[in-house]
Amino acid sequence: MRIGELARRTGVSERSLRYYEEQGLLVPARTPGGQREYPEAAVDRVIRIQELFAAGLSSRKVVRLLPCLRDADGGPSENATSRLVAELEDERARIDRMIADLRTTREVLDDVIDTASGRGA
Amino acid sequence: MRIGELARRTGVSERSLRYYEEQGLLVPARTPGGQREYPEAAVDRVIRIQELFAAGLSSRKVVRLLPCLRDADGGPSENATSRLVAELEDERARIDRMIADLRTTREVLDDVIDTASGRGA
DNA sequence: CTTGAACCTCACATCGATGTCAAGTCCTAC
DNA sequence: GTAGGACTTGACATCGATGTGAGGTTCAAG
Repeated sequence: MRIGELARRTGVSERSLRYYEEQGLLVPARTPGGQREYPEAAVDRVIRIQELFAAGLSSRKVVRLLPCLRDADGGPSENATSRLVAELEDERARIDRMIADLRTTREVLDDVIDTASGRGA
Repeated sequence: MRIGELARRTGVSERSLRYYEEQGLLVPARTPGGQREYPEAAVDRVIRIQELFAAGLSSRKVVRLLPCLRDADGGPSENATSRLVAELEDERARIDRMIADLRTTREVLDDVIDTASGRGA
């Protein structure tokens, strides 16, 4: 599929998809005319990339991480280097802290919302 | 306390504390000489602000939210306007999505780490 | 006093993903 | 072939919290 359809199906802008290519995250084939041609599996990959971004990973980390994932299309997965594993363990710890933090904030918001919605403090 | 101590005790840079003041998030008193003088409660407030930032709230939202919180020092809490409540409900939904997303990413990282750490796929 | 650390203001830089605009090319349907 | 939508590259802008550096002031201790 071409970039417009991929953008529509993933909800990610064309701009961002071109950025992914620039960063080596998702490099599509090209038609003879030079237009990007994405395989079906690109949809899942884009969504995964967005998740990783949302989790605070940088594109540089993601580009090293991606080859280690077994995709839905059963691509062969490399083993992460010990260096990468160490970094991912850091990221995991960071994510755990972030989740705890988000839970706290969620409760704070709940309180404020409840208080304001009649059933006061 | 002065800004240096507050920075040390919260792990937040002096630069950021000055920014908080600029944004109206935490406005300290001033000594006759013009230096910032923070009350003890500022420590908790700074930590709360950081949590809210980490949860993706903008300083503009936080500045409207803060007066609605009952602080540890028992400050009187205003009721959120219905407009703010609606926005906070959006934020809460966003946070829920983010938590779900982080859980997914956490699992992905776990897989990669496990796979690379001997006990292969 | 004086010294040096801590503080002040102001301004500009940074980062990373994304928005946006311009000028040109490709592709599909007629 | 031709019109117009979809695509291309390239460059510059944005956002928000934070870093950084200059040049000057305040404070605490000797």
